[in-house]
Amino acid sequence: MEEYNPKAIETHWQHAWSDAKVSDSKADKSLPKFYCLEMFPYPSGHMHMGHVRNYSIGDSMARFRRLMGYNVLYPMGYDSFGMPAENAAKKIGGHPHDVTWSNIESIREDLKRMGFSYDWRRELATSDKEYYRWNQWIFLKFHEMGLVERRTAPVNWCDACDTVLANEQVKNNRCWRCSGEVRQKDMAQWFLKMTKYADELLDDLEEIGFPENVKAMQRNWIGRSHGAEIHFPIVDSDDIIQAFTTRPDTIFGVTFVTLAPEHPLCETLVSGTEFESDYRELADECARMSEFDRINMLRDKKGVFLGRYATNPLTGDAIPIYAGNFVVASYGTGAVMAVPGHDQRDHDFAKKYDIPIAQVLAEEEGREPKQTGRAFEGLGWMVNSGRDGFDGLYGSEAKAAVISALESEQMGSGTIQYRLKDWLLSRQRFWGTPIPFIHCPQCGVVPVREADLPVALPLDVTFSEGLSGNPLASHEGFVNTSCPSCGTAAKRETDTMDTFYDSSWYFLRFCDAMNAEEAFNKDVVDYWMEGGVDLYIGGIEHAVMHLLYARFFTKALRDAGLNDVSEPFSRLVCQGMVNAPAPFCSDCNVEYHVEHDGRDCPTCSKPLGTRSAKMSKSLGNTVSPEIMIEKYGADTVRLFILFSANPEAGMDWSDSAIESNFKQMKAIHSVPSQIATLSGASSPMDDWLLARTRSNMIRWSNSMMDVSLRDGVMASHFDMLTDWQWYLRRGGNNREVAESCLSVWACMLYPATPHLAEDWWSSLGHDSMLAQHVVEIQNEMESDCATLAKELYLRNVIDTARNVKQLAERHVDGELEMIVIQTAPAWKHELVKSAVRMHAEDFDFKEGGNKFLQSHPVFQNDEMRGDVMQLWRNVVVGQKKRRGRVHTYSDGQRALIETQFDETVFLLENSEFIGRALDIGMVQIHVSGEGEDVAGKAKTSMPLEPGIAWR
RNA sequence: GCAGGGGUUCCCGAGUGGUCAAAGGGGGCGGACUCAAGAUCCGCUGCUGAGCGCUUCGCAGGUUCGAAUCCUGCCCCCUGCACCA
Repeated sequence: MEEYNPKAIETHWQHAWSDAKVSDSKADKSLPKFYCLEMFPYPSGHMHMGHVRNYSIGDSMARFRRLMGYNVLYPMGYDSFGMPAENAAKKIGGHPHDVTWSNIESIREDLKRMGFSYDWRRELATSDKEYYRWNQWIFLKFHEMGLVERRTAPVNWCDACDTVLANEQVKNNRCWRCSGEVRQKDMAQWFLKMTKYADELLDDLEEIGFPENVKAMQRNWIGRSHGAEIHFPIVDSDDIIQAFTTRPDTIFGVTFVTLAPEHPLCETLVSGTEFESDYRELADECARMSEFDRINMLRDKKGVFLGRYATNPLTGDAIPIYAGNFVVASYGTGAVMAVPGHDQRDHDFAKKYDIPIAQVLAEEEGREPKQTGRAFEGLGWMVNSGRDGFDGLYGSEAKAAVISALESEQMGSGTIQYRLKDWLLSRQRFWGTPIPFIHCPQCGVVPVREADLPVALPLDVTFSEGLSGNPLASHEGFVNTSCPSCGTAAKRETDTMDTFYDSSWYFLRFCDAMNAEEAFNKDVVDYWMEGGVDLYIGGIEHAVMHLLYARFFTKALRDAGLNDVSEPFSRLVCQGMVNAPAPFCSDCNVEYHVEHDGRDCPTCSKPLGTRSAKMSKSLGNTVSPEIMIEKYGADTVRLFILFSANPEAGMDWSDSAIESNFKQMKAIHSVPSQIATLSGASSPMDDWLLARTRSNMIRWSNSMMDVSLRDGVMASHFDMLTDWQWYLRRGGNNREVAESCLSVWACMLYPATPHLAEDWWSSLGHDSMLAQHVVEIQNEMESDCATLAKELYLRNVIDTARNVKQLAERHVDGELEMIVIQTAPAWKHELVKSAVRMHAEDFDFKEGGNKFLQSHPVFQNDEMRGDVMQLWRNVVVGQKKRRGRVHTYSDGQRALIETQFDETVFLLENSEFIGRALDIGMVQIHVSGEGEDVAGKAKTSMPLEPGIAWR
């Protein structure tokens, strides 16, 4: 047999596919389309295992859909703007452009070696002028639509990255990229008004196929809450405090108001008073708040009285005004109406500063509130409202009543608050898309003319270690220009765009990537994007940022008239982590670098165990895809990845598991050579093999349709092999049948391990390539059910016999010599057949079962009556845990019973095989009662369950 | 605290009311082949032992003729958000 040589097979077919342009596709309205997309990589050098997993999933799905006759769009590109290239350029003293391109070339090579079937004509890089010119063009469109705004605002500044960050890029007050501390800074910045789409972004989540956790994260991020804005006029002043609350039903329990220390009214109220110094202390403390302080602050809620009072708009009561360190300036209005009776945080605060606590909601209807010493935060029935028409109202009714009272008195209104902020997209960095605007001393900030696009990044910049800031700002050739409207000397904007901007529409560009005239043609996009990208695969880390931005872009571009699509991704699959073992101390609950393998815990000195942990440089537990491909070939790596876990699940790398998948591949590879030895004689096994193939294929295609790739490869790469081996073992010997089975099987092997499948296909003598083949899913034949059931019957008999064998050995003196199989007698078959038929007609066995039985001829024989009763019971009622057989027979078993399958004949035909399988010299088969009854097994025989004994 | 997802046999993992002592894989054990190793193939892998029965799917209850599966409460793990009013 020829040795499995993956490298030779793989390179050969990769060239063949490329020559035949099998992955090129174009919009064609007469064909059903499938747009398969993976989150494109940041070209950081080499492909890592996470990429391999991501793209192995995508390529299998793309190939599967092509095989099913879909017009598949499957593109690849590079998200190539961004800081790492800039930092690398600084280190080696070059230009980010050069760094980026050499990285892209390396990644492209890796992708090709894996055999991913991209339409390479569509390859794009976002740092390419031909791409980012459209970023700028779209930006001008957005500007026309009023979605762009430049304004001075407090922004998140990362010193380490030397730039501002979007809200989405700040986590726990730290930078998402470098984990450096983020501080607030007032700066003029560019914003995209994403908040205009807040409602649509939230509501449309219901419609799309995102995983629940991703939807939850987006909902959370958008953070829509319904409530009211309530005016609290300040006593002896014209100023009014606007407070946002989600609980207007607690308005009568407001006993103080708390402002964020940054709230402008604080300053007004305290300045020049005795309260000023305490306030300043608090405000200063909050201003220099570091993350460390924030954590402490969670336990330490502080506030200061500002010396003034406000009026509760519905009661007229004067209530004190405080500034509190726990009030967030940027959420709502930065002012909170405090209800210590019904908010635990306010409750704690009131106790600390000795402020009255009023209870205005009762837990139970018609009762007084309970005295629990805690705030009751649930919905309740209004009490103690001090105004007519409120007491007794509950929940949303109570809220509505308060809101309408406020509105009629013009003291507030129902409002909706969002947590979502506008997208701050300007960055003070070089390696990004220049924002196409010009600062003119005469005309102000003016957009670059469309005809003047692109505003290109200069290549004559040299980066060096010491360089800080944005070199664009000091690049005379770039900065100096003239105003597009008045022509006077003017300066270019030197901020560039957040790189998330680039990836917010790349999926649209892919549809029409070679278009030099426009960003994309609307018709082409509407074809490929109808219903959205059909399958989008990528990491969960983009659940909020990228996926939200892309959704926003799609909607905004739709409103610009550029497409008819509202949601970019119809089905999102977030592939799980790739894990590998890492040293781990269970006592300290800490993972260590692999160099600690086999040593003791550096902290507690106990021996380290291992645990599966995300592959990372910091733990050193990464596995290089290149080495694995070199060792096992791309197909084995792909099979291993798909087989070890379903796409969404976490996956553990295991050397022994990939080794065993390699064995599996070798075994599969050897199959075609086995058919050469077949003689061509037919046997009953031929029908069985074809029936199994059909049934596996149906299961396989259903799984693949559902992106359950693990189940898919289980059918194609494991069960099919098992069945093939069983066919041979059972004496299958028909070459023609085998070839027909193998042709179908090759199709099933193709999506996950395309090279091997293609090789196999050609060795079967097909002229065309599998890559251009469309397969038809064969329907099951009516007879399949019984064909499969017969073989299953044989396996059951053998399994049972084997089971009993061990026991028999203890009961029989000396060696076992023979097996005696006693099939059920005719009357049992007959009775069971009747029962099955009656069950199919919904016969009520409880009601009429006994009557039927008593009128049956076999029942008239007194000696048999006991056996008859027992069989009947087993068949229609069951005992204890086991239900009656009529309820539990499989379709196949039912078919065998109804067609009066002759077990005795079938077993006799296969007696030689039974003997071999059970390793016994003699096999005796007879109908119960027609031969010697060994071990009293004749009685126990049932249809499809013969009595089995040894002697 | 809020939200989302989980807890199945030595391990990974399938399983959404009865054909479930529970697929598949890994690991382990045994057998065949072999001078031997490897590869390959076959079998075993909860207790019991002529198919019964018994115990088992995080813990405790409940519904049901029947529960890994449905309901209630609790415990634990992961992920995300979080002084959000």
